[in-house]
Amino acid sequence: MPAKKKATARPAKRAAKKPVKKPDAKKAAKKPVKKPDAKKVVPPKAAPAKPSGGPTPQSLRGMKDILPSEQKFWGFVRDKMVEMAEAYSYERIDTPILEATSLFVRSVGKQTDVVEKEMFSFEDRGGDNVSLRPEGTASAARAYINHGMVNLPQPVKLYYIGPMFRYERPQHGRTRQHHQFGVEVFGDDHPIIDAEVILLSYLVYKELGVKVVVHINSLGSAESRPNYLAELTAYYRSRRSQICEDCKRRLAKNPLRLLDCKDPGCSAVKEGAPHIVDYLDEASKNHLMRVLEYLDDLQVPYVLNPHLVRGFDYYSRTVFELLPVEEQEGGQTALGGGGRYDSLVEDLGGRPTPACGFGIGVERAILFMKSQGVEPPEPRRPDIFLAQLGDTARRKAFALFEEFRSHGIKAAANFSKGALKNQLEIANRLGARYTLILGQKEVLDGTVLIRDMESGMQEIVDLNKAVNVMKKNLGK
RNA sequence: GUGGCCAUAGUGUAACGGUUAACACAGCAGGUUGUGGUCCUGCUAAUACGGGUUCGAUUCCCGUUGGCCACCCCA
Repeated sequence: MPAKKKATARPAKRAAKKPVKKPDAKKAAKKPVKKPDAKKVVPPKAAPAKPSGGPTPQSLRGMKDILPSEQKFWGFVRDKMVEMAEAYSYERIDTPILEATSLFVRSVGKQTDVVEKEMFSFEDRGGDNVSLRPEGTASAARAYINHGMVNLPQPVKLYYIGPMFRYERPQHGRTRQHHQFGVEVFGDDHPIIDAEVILLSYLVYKELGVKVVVHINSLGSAESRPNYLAELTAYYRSRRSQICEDCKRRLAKNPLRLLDCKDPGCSAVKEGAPHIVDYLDEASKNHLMRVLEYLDDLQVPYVLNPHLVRGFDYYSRTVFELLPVEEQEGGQTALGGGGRYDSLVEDLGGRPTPACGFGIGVERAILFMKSQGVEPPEPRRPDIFLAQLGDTARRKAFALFEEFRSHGIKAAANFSKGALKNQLEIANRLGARYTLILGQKEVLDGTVLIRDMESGMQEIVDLNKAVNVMKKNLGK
């Protein structure tokens, strides 16, 4: 269809260019359009060039198609994630993509960037305020409460994988729709839970064939954190003249970020800044130490990073992030992150329930694999290709296809092609090990020609025995 | 949201403001009858969109859209 369109469009272009009097040509073309009656003058040339409704729709900003050529990565990564979660006896949960906006306001936090300016929020037709989920933990906690999972044996271990939405400016590794794999453990505050969750996130990447390091920190309890923040801001405020513009903003908005500044002037100030670990309450400090001990036992590589902060309000105590072992050039480098959120369930109206979890970005995992040169296994190639010549053979081959498939032989075919040459070409491209040729002659004789695509050797086989012969050839 | 860089066939690249926008890969069709990988030939296919400057714009300017980079934030 496009060919036709453009074939007519091109001469039209030329015609418009050659005469040089472009303006006139334009006017001539425009005038009739404005007259309602003149419509019929246009169609011969203009109509085919742009069919009906304007330019071809594009995908929205920050929204990507995942093309067939990418699917081997996606399949591989998804399978590994699911495999690991289930190996550690997590059970799958799928929650709706659309939730009440208030869910995220109450969990992620009203003044976090994600809620404040990155949600796809709108009023639905009934007047309810709803949002495309920006992350997965809030929904999992909501489901835990809604379905009375407190009554299940604790801890309840869940995993999910699906799309998340954030209205941000897209960049490499950052899109408006991305996918996350995550796990959540509800109902257990033992530090070994934190360790298991961290281990699992680490193992996913290990299974994917890339090296990551865990950055870990403790934010303390909801009670102890304000003390530290007060100390930190007081410290920085007294040295306000020495820090960069960005840090002045951070001081007001997100003080913990101050400790992340790369500005040389600020680094000096940073040296003397109070350390969060010194302000942790005893219980949180103890909790962190025990998590670290478990990680040592498990030989999970980690660095204690007192500057680590997370952007969601529900975190308390343990927070962690997964980063590439070697420094990466540009782009977004956090490969996953999570932590403990002991008060979230209660904040959402459930019974007090400690919890811990993480999220891993599927796109970032894939990007990271690619940057490290890790290739997923090639998808299974067809065992056989069914080639046919003539309509009788075509129909027979069509039926045969299903017979092979039902016997566990992966078949491929392109029944709409006529020439044998074409079909062999396709068989070759698909990497089929054998091509079965069914022509007029074979149909009459009740046979089929089996061609070994590697050696080029061919043998004629009774059609009834074809399945068994192929099973033997393929070692099935 | 702020600032910056960029935008040519499906992909990767070319084209002093001036004839028909070039090349490679991919795709499609051929190189007689029923045989793939190599080779040869041909074909399809692009200046993101909208304005402006100019005799003339892929090229210069503005806007829009999109991508990328930094900030911010995060997966």
